Amino acid sequence: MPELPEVETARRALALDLPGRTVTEVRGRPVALRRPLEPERLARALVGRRLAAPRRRGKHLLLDVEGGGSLLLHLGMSGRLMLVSDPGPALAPHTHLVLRLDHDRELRLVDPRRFGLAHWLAPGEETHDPALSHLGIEPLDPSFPAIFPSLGRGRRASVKALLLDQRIVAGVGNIYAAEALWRSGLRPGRAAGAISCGRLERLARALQAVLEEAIAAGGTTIRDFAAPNGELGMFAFSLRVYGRDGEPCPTCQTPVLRTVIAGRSTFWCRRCQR
DNA sequence: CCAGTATCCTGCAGGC
DNA sequence: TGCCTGCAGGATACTG
Repeated sequence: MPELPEVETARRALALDLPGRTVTEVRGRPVALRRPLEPERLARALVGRRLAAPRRRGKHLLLDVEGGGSLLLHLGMSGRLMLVSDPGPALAPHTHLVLRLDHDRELRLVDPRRFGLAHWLAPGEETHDPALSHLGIEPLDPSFPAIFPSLGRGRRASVKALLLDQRIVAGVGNIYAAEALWRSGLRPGRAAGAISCGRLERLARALQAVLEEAIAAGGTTIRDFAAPNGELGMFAFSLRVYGRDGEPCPTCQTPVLRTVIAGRSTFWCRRCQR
């Protein structure tokens, strides 16, 4: 579900409320997420500590604690954070972790498919954790369009696979890869290394634009994404090809294709994308 | 090293 | 109506 714009939307909502709050209680069960959730370790690390401003790295959130250490969160495919007043609504099914905060608030992690992650990073562990240490460049970094073409050099895999590879670019998923490739007129299945630098730079700029627009719209809600405050993402209305197979391409009216590239559903226009 | 595939898990839509 | 299949916004361990 959540790609960079959805995680950034979540971060911004949390940034309004979390800084300065103290964690008063941690509840959870040792459920098997991507890594086993360790409620007792999280409780030892978090209870009695004040939270600082949340950070984002790729699709990860980092809830820093005053005095050092961070709660590393990843929402996987179906994860969702809820920030509710306490007592809030009944716990949603698949609520794996609850942080009670002072000032009568609760932060809940809900993740039916359990591909997500909630892991305590002690001071110093952040730089070594494999979830973070292998991440590539942030696509919203101003230097990204200049650097991206060199990252594609020599690669025989598809340009779509290049965008989805978190070790190359951190935060792009299936939706925004499709939209950026359509906007830049690039065929998703083309070998990345065979594309000119100029066109890769254009792709990088298109990706920046689509990510920024999606953040401004509060992300994309297809099925169940919502910000921690419950707001739905409005960018679904702006998707041009993702999920639109058979519908006319907004530019040329040719029906949008759905094929499988890099193991994922891929939506594109055979006429506009070369 | 690189690229492609299988796998983890639940929920839901669509076909019969 | 109900059952079955396939597919879903991700990451990673494995294969060749």
